Amino acid sequence: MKASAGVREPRKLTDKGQATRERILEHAAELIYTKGVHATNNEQLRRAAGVSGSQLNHYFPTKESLVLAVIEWRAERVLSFHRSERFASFDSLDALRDWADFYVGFERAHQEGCTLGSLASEIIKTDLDVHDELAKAFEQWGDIFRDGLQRMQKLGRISADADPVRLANLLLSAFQGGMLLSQVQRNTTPLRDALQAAIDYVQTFETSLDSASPRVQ
Amino acid sequence: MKASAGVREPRKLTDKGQATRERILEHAAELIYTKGVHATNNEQLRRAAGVSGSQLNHYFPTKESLVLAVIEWRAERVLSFHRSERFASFDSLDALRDWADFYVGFERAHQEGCTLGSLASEIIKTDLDVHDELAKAFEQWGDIFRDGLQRMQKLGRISADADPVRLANLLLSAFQGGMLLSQVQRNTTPLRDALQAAIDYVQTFETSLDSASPRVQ
DNA sequence: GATTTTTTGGGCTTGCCAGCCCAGTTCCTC
DNA sequence: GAGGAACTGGGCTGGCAAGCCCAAAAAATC
Repeated sequence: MKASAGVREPRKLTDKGQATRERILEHAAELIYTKGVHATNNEQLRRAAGVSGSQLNHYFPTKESLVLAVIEWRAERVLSFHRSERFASFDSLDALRDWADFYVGFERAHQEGCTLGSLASEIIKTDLDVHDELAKAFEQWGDIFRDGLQRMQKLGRISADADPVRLANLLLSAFQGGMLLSQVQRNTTPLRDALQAAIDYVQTFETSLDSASPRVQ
Repeated sequence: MKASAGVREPRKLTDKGQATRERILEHAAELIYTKGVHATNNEQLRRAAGVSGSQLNHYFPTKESLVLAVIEWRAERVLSFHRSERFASFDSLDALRDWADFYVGFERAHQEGCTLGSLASEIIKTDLDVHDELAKAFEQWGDIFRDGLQRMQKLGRISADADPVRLANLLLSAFQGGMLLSQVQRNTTPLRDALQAAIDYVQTFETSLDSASPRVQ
């Protein structure tokens, strides 16, 4: 895996080409999530996606371009998920707890960890030119939490004493760190504990107006 | 980097052999911390440690045995540091803040991340037989915080409401996650925010007896 | 329909690097 | 001092995998 600038400009693909590219990308993302970047090679990917080596090279001329595309793909999915109706812009503590419960109940959390975070931590020290893309993704992720917290303040649910940026960083850090520890320990206790405690801390800023909403223990 | 069982039993080395082995190990740890496991090869290590390829192979027959030794070496140092007089068994909030300040001020935090955590996250998905060693190290690390929190309870500094295991998991998760985010963002804000918020949460359990101690903002 | 572009296939090439070979030097034990 | 063990040196080998070659087939364009 060498540093390379051989990233072909994205050009207009036919529907068929687009479908092939997408299929390769999805399989790559899955293999990388399961086995890690370094243990994922072209032969495995070729087989999984049902394409030839030339097709792989055609759509992704270098491994770097493939990994970069996987990062973008993963980021887009994570961000979309966090922006979905389900979490209602994270304007309530209940939304945060729903989010936490989702990941604690996510079977693969303590096996492969965070889909984006585990990839980031594998390659952050490599020479791959992926840093900006990763930074952008995580920044946007953090912004989702920050914005949610700001909404909570605006709605009078948590007090103005709370610092949304700081709490957003706590939530995301607890998540990423909890994922790593859960992978290492092979159970979700660290993730569960970290997320619940982080959200409990957010709750300490709850205003008495909003304290009337019961919290499921 | 293949799965391998070729780990030679540790045997008694001469002083000279021990010194050579240690020198190799230290340089390996440094290269791996800086460049990552996968970008660290025998040639670089050979040069850095001033030994021949045969010596490398003599003391560490496979890369797996080398990486495992680096993990042990790193874990031992991290745990010793956390057990040092400096943190007084983490029996006070001030000790926790001192710890946080140390790492926020640690120049390499936002470049290479946590010495042990970054290595763990690089290799957790590989076939290397390192899982148990990593799990043990992180468990002991978490236990240091848990024990400290229990001492705080016993000393009446924080209330019995606090769950030491849970808070320990929060602290360690905030740390690991904060390190990753700081690496990605290339500044220590995420780490600082996460640690301060996590410790502030611990502080919410502070007893009024101990609230007399001023906290530097 | 002819030509061009895009997609696809089969497999080869080359460089990297982990592991190993062969043997010399130093140190330890009897 | 002899023999064996440990340490050390120089460099080779073979397998892996990323990237590339050559060309056929399908689709798009004129």
